[in-house]
Amino acid sequence: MFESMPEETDDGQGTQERILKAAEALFAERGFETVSLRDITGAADANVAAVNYHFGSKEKLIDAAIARHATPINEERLRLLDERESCHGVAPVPVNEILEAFLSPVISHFTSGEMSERLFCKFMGRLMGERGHSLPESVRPMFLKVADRFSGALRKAVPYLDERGALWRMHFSFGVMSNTLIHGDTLRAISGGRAGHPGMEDLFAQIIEFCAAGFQATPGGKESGN
Amino acid sequence: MFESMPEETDDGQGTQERILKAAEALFAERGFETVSLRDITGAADANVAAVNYHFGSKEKLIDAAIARHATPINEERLRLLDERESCHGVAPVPVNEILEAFLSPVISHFTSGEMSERLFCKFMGRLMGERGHSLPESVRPMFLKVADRFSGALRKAVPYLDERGALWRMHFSFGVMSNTLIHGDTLRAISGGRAGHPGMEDLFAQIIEFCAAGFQATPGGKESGN
DNA sequence: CCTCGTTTTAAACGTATGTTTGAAAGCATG
DNA sequence: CATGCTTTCAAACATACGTTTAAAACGAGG
Repeated sequence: MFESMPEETDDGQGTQERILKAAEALFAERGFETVSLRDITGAADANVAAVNYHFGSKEKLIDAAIARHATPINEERLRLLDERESCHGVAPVPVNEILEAFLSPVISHFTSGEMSERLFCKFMGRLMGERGHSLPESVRPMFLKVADRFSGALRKAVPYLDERGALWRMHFSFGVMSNTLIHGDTLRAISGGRAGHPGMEDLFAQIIEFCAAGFQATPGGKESGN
Repeated sequence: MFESMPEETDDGQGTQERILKAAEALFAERGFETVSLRDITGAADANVAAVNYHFGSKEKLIDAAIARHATPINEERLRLLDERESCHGVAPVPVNEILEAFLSPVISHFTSGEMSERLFCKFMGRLMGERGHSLPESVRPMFLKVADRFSGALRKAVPYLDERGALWRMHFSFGVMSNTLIHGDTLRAISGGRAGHPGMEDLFAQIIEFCAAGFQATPGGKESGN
């Protein structure tokens, strides 16, 4: 009567889950387009046809992998922003707290996953780098909502900025985040150790420091320093 | 006696040049890996085999397209930085001038090209986004030299930063630049006009404003604003 | 006109891609 | 055991890729 409970085969989990995890790791490492189904099923000890059986197509596999992580992270982003806003009442939420509400769910949702921290961050970085119509339909509305809510909060936090300025600076901040998530380990490597090996929490703090200062720069005016 | 002067056929230029330009435009639009030789030769009205005849392989075509633009731009970056440094004597060059020396050659070298401004910026953005070992051998030493010279200048400009902090903030700045060059038109589109349609010079000024402020943020301290 | 080096071309090479197929294997239920 | 459904699997599908080949077209010099 119970329809299909195939879980727990020889491995610790069903084929569908194994494929999803292998795909996520490979997507994180090499990007969504460059990974082939045979790479994925090879790493997942599954048959090539299993992808189309369980997911329908490669595109839907990508969608599933994205939605699985993007949805809870975006939900927590909205939750954290709500929390900060209700905490400050009518006063605007400080920029660094807004940025932290956006970035920190990437860390807090890593521990509950199975990917390595490095891969999970790369995965989220690639996601953050994709914009507009390249995102799957299933997560686009939520991304737009997140963008709207955060841009509103940032406008309140920096009222001397016009809407265009705020949108662009938000875009700049997303660039810092996605680029560092994806290529952060490359800098560690090519700097020959001179960049140190900061953990993700350290790195996130530095990103927030940098973006918060950039966001609050006086428009049109020269900087204060020298 | 003169060996080979095939230029000026039915079109305005030789096959080799036509292929190079078509490739550059397609690389800018869709990235280096996603474009096929048949896409390129189709757009260039040339035969598929022409690429391997004139360039040897697809990889060498990519190298040629990159080197053709990266080399003069990196040379002008170094020239501009030299100029600013000799202008300020022993005093450090201000951060915004350093960033401008890095970014402005992308604009000044566009006018002499044949691509549209939008495509040229995307092309350079993709180049700036590639790091480490994914750059062709022919331009890697020059990129490393540019990175070294600019990181040195930035360290002098912000002496209260340690080397790691400076490297990471430089990395952040590159992220802003490459990401905006590649995805700037996407923001214009998905914002429904609310982001305005700033020209590249406007945009570059905003990028420099943002990054200069981020670079000079007080490490570890809270921001002054609000 | 013929020759020789350069360039272009159509066709084929081998390999890889995403997807489909049809049969075999599993597995709970009757 | 037999049934019916889900899941796996090897094999083939059609298409696309980068590259190679060998012949044709071209163009200047003798």
